Amino acid sequence: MGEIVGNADIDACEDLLEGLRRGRPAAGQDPVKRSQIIDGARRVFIEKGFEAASMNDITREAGVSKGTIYVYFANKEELFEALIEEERGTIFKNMYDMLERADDLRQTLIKFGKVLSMKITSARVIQAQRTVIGASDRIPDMGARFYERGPKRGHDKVVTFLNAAIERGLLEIEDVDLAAYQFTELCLAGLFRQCIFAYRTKAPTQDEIDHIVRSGVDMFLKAYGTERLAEGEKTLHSS
Amino acid sequence: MGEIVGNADIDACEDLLEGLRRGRPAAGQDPVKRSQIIDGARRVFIEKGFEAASMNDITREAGVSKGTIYVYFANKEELFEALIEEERGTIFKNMYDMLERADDLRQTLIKFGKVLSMKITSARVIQAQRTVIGASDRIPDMGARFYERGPKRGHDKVVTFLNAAIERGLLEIEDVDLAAYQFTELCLAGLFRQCIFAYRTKAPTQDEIDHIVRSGVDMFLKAYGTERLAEGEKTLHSS
Amino acid sequence: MGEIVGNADIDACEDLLEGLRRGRPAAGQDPVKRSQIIDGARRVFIEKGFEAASMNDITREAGVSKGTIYVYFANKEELFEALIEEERGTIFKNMYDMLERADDLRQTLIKFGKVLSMKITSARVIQAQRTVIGASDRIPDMGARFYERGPKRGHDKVVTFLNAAIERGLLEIEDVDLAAYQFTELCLAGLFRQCIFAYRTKAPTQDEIDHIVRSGVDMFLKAYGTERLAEGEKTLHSS
Amino acid sequence: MGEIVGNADIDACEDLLEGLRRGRPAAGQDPVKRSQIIDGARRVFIEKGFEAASMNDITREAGVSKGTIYVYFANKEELFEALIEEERGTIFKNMYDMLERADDLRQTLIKFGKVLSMKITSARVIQAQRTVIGASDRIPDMGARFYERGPKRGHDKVVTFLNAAIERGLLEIEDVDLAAYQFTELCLAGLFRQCIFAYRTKAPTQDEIDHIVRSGVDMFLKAYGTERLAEGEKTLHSS
DNA sequence: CATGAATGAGCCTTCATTCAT
DNA sequence: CATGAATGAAGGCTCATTCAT
Repeated sequence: MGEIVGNADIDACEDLLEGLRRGRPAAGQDPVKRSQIIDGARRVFIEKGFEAASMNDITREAGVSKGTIYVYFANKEELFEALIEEERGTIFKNMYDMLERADDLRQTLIKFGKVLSMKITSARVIQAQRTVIGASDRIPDMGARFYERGPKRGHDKVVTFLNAAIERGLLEIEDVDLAAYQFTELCLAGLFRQCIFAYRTKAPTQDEIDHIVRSGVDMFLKAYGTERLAEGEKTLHSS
Repeated sequence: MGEIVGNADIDACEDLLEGLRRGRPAAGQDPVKRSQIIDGARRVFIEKGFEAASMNDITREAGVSKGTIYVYFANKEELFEALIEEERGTIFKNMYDMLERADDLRQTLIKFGKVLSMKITSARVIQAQRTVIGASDRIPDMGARFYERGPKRGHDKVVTFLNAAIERGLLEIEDVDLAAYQFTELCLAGLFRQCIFAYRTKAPTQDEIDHIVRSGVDMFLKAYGTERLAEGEKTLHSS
Repeated sequence: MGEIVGNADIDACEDLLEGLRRGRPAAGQDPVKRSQIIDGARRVFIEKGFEAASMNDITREAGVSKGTIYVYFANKEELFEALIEEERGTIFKNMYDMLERADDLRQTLIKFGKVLSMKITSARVIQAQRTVIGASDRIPDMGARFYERGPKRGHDKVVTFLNAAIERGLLEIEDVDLAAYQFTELCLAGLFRQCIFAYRTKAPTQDEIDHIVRSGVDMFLKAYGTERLAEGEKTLHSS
Repeated sequence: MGEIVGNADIDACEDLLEGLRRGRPAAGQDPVKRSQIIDGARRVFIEKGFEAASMNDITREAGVSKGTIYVYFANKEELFEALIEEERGTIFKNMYDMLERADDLRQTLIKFGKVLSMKITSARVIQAQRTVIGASDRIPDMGARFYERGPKRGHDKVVTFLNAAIERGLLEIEDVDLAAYQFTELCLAGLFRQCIFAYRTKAPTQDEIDHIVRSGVDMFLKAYGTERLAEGEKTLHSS
């Protein structure tokens, strides 16, 4: 057959062809199309919930044919899970960055609390959470998986942060795990349930969040702050 | 078969049946039957969620015919709403009683906090809340209505309670509304989200709740308690 | 509740109601509707084969709604199997009656052979057999079941019949089972394969079958007939 | 990526590939590729039947692209027909060779009967026949064409053979056409229908076929053999 | 008035075929 | 000219709702 042609030549040739094929990715491999589908799916799933969303709706919204969706995702559930996974990634991405570099404790807590509160109560994130909760009857573990890889990881980072502050002598906490939950809840005081039940139809304003988070951090530090923290803060203020 | 039986006989027979059900209420008015339907619906909706529950399931579970259900409830959604309304009533019934008679502040807060936390995280109530949240894309305002008539009213009662305590000089709170939310959240620290996302598959234990509520009340009183409260508590303890 | 009413009365009353309910059979129990569905299914399945027949076609042909079909039959396969079962019953019903009362052996064989040959090569039966064969990739055992309860039973009856003739000293056969197959095949000589492959588009004529069966019976008796048979036949003719 | 590669390079590359396939035939004309497709199609069609076989399966099995298949065959049906045509050729090829050179009549019939019976009841051939029968509702005339060019031609050869034997004074047959069918059927006694309905799941054994064919040939010769045949056979045996 | 058999729109999914690359 | 990603009609089946009994 091709024995007269060196392998190197063939390889080179195939590379060439590969290059030329650019723009026709393998089935189920085109990341652009994948995104397109997930974007359509997001709009439909988030608006209608898992069950009420029909693959036809998604087809229409995504602008691809039904067959194509099924090349990229084995079925409705997998499409939904992929969407939720992506969503989870987006939501919690960078959320905990500021806990890495800790200067002033109170300011850090306030800044983090605001970001946390704002993200979690943003219209889109609330919708996503609602959808996950609603689908978890149908897809068991989906909610658990979401929580584990999202909120749980965040919680762990808060624990680590608090431990660092304890080490620095700024906090004195018996049950750090509980304290981390308390902190988070204080930052969300009332907001999460209001939003998730759609009692609030809009995300809270920046001012509301400011007010809530400040009050929450005050409370938290009054409860767990050491004298050294108080001194540090005085210094900080006087400076 | 039936042809040999005269009409008189049939009438007699029907009268008998009628008699057994003495005073048959107008269509869709019999509260017993209504309850029967809602009870069946509850079992099915709570177990399967709104979409997955079929009217046939409910029919079977309730022991009434499909036609009858449709006399009492215009459609699946209305039946679900009625169920949720009832459920809401049951859940929040008596929950705030102990806020009426306030003796020792700390003890009252702890007792109330425990009841609140236990109720809201109980398997059944979590399931109900999940179902409401899941269905709220389908039935707008359903979640809002649920929140408004349930958690919101409870919140208002807490506000009233706190105001009373302020009046008695036991607490000093700038933003009572916020404080009420903070209190509630501290009692639930972490639990609500864990349960609603099915990360926790079982309701928290009595001990867990004890621990969380105590810690939360401590924090709350450390933040908002007045000197008079402290004195009162000392007295209480010394006595 | 009804304790004041004797059980006898209630029973009587229910019987009455039952009588009145005549004409509204339970779901999936109305034999008329069942027949209606099977009749529609027959037309469609037989015309198009199992796969190509769509439930929509059957719906249309049977004049019932899709839902109704699924009340009577769990799925397409079960409907098909029910149809085939019925068809099998119809086909082989009474086919072997004349083997029961055996007078003149040759005449009996000829009469039976004709019936057999005519039935099996009739347009409708051929179609049914084709459909079964075509579906047996999808529904394993279906063909086997059909054969077992149809042709196989017939074969057994032929065996019994031949054994009786042997007992009467009319036949002498080493392998009766094989002889029974031989007899059947001789009666169908060429016809079955021609029909099943639709090489013949019409059923064979009466004359063709006459000719084939006579020739086959001659052959069969020449091979297996005893002297006593020959004598008996001479007598029969001379008389 | 590919932009940096000049057209000249690409052309060179393509020439290379072209060179490797020296003498590329016109579209849909390469017999090697055609065979490749049909081979893949055979495996799939025979295993799954016409409807259940998907063009994707065939694509995979044949190792060619879908587009290519559609260059060689207008659609699924035509591909199937081509396959069956080929299969038919293979099945009946050489089957009738031994009827050409006739020495001892009985031995020839036995040898031929065995080959016939074995071929027609072999798993593969039965599968093929089932597939044809199953598809013949879909593709009219397919079965007829198969029969005409396969079994029918075989039948004609048997007729010719029998006529030769008659000429040689070995047989005395009124209706040679019928006799040919009778002979064939006797060789298959019971087997064909058992196999085609999948009542038998395995091909008959060599011994079974031996037994059946011998018995069939006996019967056939007892019915149609002349005295000269009997003498000839005696001679044969005594020698 | 209760009943539950019947309805049929709509669901998710498959796959023969086309056509841009 | 081969390729295989994309298409979308059509498939089997479910279930909220209706209406004759």
